[in-house]
Amino acid sequence: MKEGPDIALVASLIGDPARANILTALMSGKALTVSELAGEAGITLQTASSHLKKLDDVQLVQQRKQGRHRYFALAGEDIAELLETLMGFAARRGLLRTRTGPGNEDLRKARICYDHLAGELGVMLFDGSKARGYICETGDEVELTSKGSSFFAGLGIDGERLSAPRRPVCKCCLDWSERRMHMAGQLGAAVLDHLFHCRWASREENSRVISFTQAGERNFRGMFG
Amino acid sequence: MKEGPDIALVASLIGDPARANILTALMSGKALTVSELAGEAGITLQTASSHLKKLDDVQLVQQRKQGRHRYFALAGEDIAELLETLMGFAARRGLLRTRTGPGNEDLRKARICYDHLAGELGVMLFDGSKARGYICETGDEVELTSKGSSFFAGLGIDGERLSAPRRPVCKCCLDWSERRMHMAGQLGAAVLDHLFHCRWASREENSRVISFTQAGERNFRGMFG
DNA sequence: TCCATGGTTCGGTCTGTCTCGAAGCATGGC
DNA sequence: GCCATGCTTCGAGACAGACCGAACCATGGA
Repeated sequence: MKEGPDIALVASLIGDPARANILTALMSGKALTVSELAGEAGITLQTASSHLKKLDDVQLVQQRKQGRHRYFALAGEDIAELLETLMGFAARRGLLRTRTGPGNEDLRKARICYDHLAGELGVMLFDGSKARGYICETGDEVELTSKGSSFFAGLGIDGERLSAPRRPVCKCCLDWSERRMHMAGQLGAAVLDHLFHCRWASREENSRVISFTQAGERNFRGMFG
Repeated sequence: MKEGPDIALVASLIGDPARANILTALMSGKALTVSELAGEAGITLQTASSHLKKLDDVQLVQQRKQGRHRYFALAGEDIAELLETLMGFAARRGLLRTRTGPGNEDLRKARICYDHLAGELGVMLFDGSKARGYICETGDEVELTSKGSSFFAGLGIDGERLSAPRRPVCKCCLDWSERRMHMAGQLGAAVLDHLFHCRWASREENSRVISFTQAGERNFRGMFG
């Protein structure tokens, strides 16, 4: 009857509270088992299983079987992007599920977005890298400069990992709390790994919050702020 | 229970087929009456009215009363952006509501996106303007250069309209068919108006398709292609 | 004043689907 | 071979909400 893509199908899949919780949990980037996701969403195993089947049918998630467990993760970056867009939209309208509490402040400051850093510090990483000439925007794409290449190599992030597969080195991703671009892509993921590796930051259990150590935040701000 | 914005509410509103049809119809940028929207969605007046009430409650649409009629339009650019993101996501997964037909080809070539041009020719407008130095990307923003200012003034697009209100002169908007940036914002809207005014292009009735005249397309391609 | 038109509100039906208990498979450890 | 664990499938129940008919309100024209 009508032309164009079927947005109702996708939106209705995200529109169920239980499934939205599952997807939000997967925004952490970690692959989780059915039981873990059931716990996150506050539903039983059977219900979670049926939800995941539906999400898998439309390729919102992907699964990997390992022994008795079945691990689920988001299907790709584009679904993470879509979810962030939705979160930004809802946040701008004040549609929060909890009264703005301390947890929310932490989320705004630094959180994981699929596999890279988002929030205030994620935006700072992007802006700082651009201001220092580590990356540059050419057309729609964002590319690593040779200056940036050697800088990040100095941090122990090998250029090989960044160049080989043709996932863009650095994608932009709209941030729901800052409403600004932040650094995604291979480089974004590599930088976050680096932060964990140096113990400048670590993940909060069962949350998307990334908490920096005092020294870690000072160093990070010195580097990009 | 969980932190963060409530995406399930927004997604479930978009997730109903009737409401998705209504929102898609409003992507044309035109303000439509309740009866017209009911026709678009294939539902009765009463049902459409109740849907529109729900959409209004969460500020997905805005309304304007005029005489006996009540006109509805999308609440703003951000919802149009969200819908385009959803369409891109669905299209990439092959979730089309109709078999790919001629109508779909036309949509890919040139269509209206809220109030500006999208599709192949929309991307061309953006790329061409940048290549010719009419606009430049500074940081996240895209700005009109002085060269561009005089060029568009030469087309009869007054700079005043572009500078006065602080809606960004030129925003980027991700295109679902091209998966590229195209020109939105004040400038995008002004250019589309100009195309209509010069009769280089016109709108298909009851569709988002924008059809160019032969001469219009030739001129347009010469100008930006 | 009366009528036609556009829209809202109310009440009731009905379908869809979310949910969980129970049973059934698969895997891995003992 | 047996049992525990993780997950899927099946079936039934319960709730939500989409839908429309009928009645009601508002506006504008005759």
